[in-house]
Amino acid sequence: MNDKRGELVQPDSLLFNLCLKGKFMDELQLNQVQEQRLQIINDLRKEGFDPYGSRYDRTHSAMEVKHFFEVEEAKVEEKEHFMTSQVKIAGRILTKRDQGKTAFCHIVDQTDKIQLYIRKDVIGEENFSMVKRLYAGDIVGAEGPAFRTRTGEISVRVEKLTILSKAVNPPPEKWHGLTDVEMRYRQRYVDMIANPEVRETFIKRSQIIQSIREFMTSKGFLEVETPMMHPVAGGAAARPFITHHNALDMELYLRIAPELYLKRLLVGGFEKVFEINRNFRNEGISIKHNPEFTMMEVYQAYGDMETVMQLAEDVIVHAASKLYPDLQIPYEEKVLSFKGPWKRAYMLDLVREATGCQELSYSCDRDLAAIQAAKSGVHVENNDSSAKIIVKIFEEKVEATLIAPTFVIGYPRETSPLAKANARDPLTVDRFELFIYGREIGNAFSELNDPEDQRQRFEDQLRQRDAGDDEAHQMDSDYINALRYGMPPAGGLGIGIDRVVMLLTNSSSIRDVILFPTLRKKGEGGAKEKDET
RNA sequence: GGAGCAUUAGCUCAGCUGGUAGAGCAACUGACUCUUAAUCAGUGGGUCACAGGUUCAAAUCCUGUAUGCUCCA
Repeated sequence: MNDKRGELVQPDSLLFNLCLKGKFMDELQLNQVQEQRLQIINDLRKEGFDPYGSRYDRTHSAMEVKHFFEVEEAKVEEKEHFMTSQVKIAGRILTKRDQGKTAFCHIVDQTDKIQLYIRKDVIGEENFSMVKRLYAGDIVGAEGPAFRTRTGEISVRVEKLTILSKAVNPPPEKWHGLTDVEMRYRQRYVDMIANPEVRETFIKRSQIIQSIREFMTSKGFLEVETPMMHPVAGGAAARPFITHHNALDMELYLRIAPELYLKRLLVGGFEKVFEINRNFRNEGISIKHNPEFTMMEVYQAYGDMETVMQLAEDVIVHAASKLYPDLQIPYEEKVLSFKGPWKRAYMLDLVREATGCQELSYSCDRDLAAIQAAKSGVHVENNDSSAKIIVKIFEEKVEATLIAPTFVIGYPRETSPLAKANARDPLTVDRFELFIYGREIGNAFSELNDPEDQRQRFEDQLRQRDAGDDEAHQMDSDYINALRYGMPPAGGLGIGIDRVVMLLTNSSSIRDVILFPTLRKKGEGGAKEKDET
């Protein structure tokens, strides 16, 4: 739509008037400032200036100009009126200070901001008249030597100025920036212009993912990509999004986890694989949930839960140390220490401690568990087993208290249908979840590789599905078939990348680490009826 | 799914117990050849989220809707 904008908004064009009656006009209706700016754009065009320039080959970034100047300045004796050779830079105008026959403005590029000093006697009358009609938000290219102003600021003395893009929309207010959260998420591009720290966060996000990827690769893991569209949504307890393939006329599910495909690769002979990509879960939105989120899953053949527990700690510490070498991570009002070795705790011990009831176990009397749940104010369903009740008490009463990095182990078999049973205690599985700041960051287990056991687990899940649990796993018969060819024993691990990024960027909402978080469609409102009259 | 809070100029926000809609920044006009939140003088800019209701009178009170935020399930 952008390329049409120029046409649509001509204030007196036929198209504009037609669109006035159209239903999109609400959003494209111009305010006074926008109309004035369009007028200026038209005027400049008539005067021979191109308001939307093309390719501009810069010699330096803003940061490089400052470096360049300092290096060159150091070489000369007489620093008073020193100027470098020509530099060519480009960026968005941040602020502008007109002052009669001169003007100062700051432009910003991805690296830094830098001041331009523009004189009428240098660029000529016509160009200076154009400069007077530049404003914050416009993108320009500037050419000239770098120098120091009287106040010592490294600036560019502009000899040639090129308009690269005239803004129609004014940028947000310069002191307070953009604070309207809705607009920040919906129009992230404005948020990024107004709030530089937003760009910082996403640069860090990229660096974190980069360092995780490097770490995994350096340990001999192969990065792979498995399907996002699954005929059977498996690998996690969650409700999927459903889509439809027209040519094949079949339902497909956006994946809730890559797990079952990655383990098929172990069957096929890859021994260390990982995937970093999006999963989709059809669930509510909160400060720590976005319907699409990024997860890393890792599988290591011939390993087990212990193997990937060490890996989980190592990879997160590795990523954290790039930003916080001392591993002291400031988050909200606390400072989290990521120094290892991280704590381990049995789920049952934690729940016993929280309830004060030592008799609780996964095989204890259901009534006992239900009473403890009621005492803790935890709601349970009639058909919940004691194991499931204990998990619920854990989730509601214990999770939030696990602030320092903690591996929780000893999960009941019933809620972990893809994990291998513990050799000594067959009621539990070899699984851990990693909690930091009360949030689940990772989930891992010794992978179940017995096809018959797996088939029975799926059948158990189907029974839970029939009983109304729409998050229970579906049967994936091809996966069983794969296991029947023999899958090596393996450790598998999933890490919630968005949540790690939240911790390492001190972001309190997952929406602050996802560029375009999922939001509701904006309503049409009731303005339409008025148009008809 | 439930509850609370929010929605006023392009942006950030005032607007008390109902009585003609306000400020700062941004914009426009003018002055100014080292400013940096430039300054000085002047000007324009509003469907008070939307739809109903109460009232002589609603940004303000009531109901519903939309969107967002927070908390809970």
